[in-house]
Amino acid sequence: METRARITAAVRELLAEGSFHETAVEQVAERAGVSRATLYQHFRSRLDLIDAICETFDANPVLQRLRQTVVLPDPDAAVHETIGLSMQFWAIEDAVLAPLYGVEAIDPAAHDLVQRQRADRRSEMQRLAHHLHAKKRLRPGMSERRALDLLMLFTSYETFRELRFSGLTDAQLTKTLQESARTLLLR
Amino acid sequence: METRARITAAVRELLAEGSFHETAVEQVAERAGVSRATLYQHFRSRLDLIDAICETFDANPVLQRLRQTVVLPDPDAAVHETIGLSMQFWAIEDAVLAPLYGVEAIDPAAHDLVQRQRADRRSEMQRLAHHLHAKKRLRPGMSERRALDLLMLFTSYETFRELRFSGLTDAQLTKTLQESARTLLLR
DNA sequence: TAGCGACTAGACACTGTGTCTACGACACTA
DNA sequence: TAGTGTCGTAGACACAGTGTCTAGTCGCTA
Repeated sequence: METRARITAAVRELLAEGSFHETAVEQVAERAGVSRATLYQHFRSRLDLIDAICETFDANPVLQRLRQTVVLPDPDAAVHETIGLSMQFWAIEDAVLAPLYGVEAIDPAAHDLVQRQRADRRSEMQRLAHHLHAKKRLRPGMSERRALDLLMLFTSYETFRELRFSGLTDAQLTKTLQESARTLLLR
Repeated sequence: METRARITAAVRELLAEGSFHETAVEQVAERAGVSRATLYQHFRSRLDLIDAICETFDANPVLQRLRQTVVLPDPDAAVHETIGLSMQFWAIEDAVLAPLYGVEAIDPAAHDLVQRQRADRRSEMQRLAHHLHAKKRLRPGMSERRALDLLMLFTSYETFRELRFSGLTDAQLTKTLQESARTLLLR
């Protein structure tokens, strides 16, 4: 395995264990089986390690599928699937995302990640809201704009976490959100 | 003004400016107009500064009102007011809460705050959900448990932030949540 | 005026970051 | 087999920040 890959793997492990932020670069290198000097040859700084992890999310296939789901001909299915896939993505990456979202305020790399993910999601939800509007499937009184706001809410990582904290399984929380979105948004 | 109060005021300022976490204890003391040694006589550590801030939230009068609102005889009004007051509280303390919630993963004091606020809120929402159930005002098919989950979602700080990010004013986002909760929860 | 409490100045040990230099191991090639 | 470049290592370094400690200052009060 490539040295660089061994290092990022170590970082992912530590993030998933929730201990990355108490861990010195020294220990990260140790876990990766390289010297600290080597680590600094591959990454400019501690923050750069986080940057590298953030870049890996875009490649997730679930995100690719989401892009196609949003414009499903059946709006009902589009909403259902969009929420389902969103929650699936959060569930898969939860262990790594939790510590990253949890340092948003002080880690520029994490902050960038959060902003970028939100912006990407927003443009997808914008497409979905517009789609629902164009097909006249929005509930009476529900504007395209409000539909967008609620879709953002129902597909956010924070919502996923909130419901998980409440003790719901991934299947349960997905169902709760799908049914709520259906009731609120669709005619 | 008391020395201790001057220090906590400085911390609040820095949190509100979003710069507390890049600021050395030295600068905090400087802003408070005291020496670093004095600061360490009042607070055991940097974390202790955050602890002190966290303790101030409980005293917020909006939270006191919330406790009474939950059991309003008119369930419709109870839901409406509960969401309104929750959003009011988040709006008032947003500047200070944002950096605290944003370091949940690495700051034990912030983590404690978040957990405690969630637990408190949960017990209030539990009372509200039970109240709605007992008065038979829950929408058909809406269990008390799911009502609780949705109330937790609709009153969370993260939800407040999500909708604010979407560009909604406090009044708009409150209205959106109140109407959504009404539609979803009440018969 | 002696004592007390609150604040200060400054030194200290310690930990962690990021940089740098010199060195070794290895493969590839002339 | 000697030469060359690449990749990793060891260890020293300057620097910044935390938390502790000691000695000392100042004003107030008995």
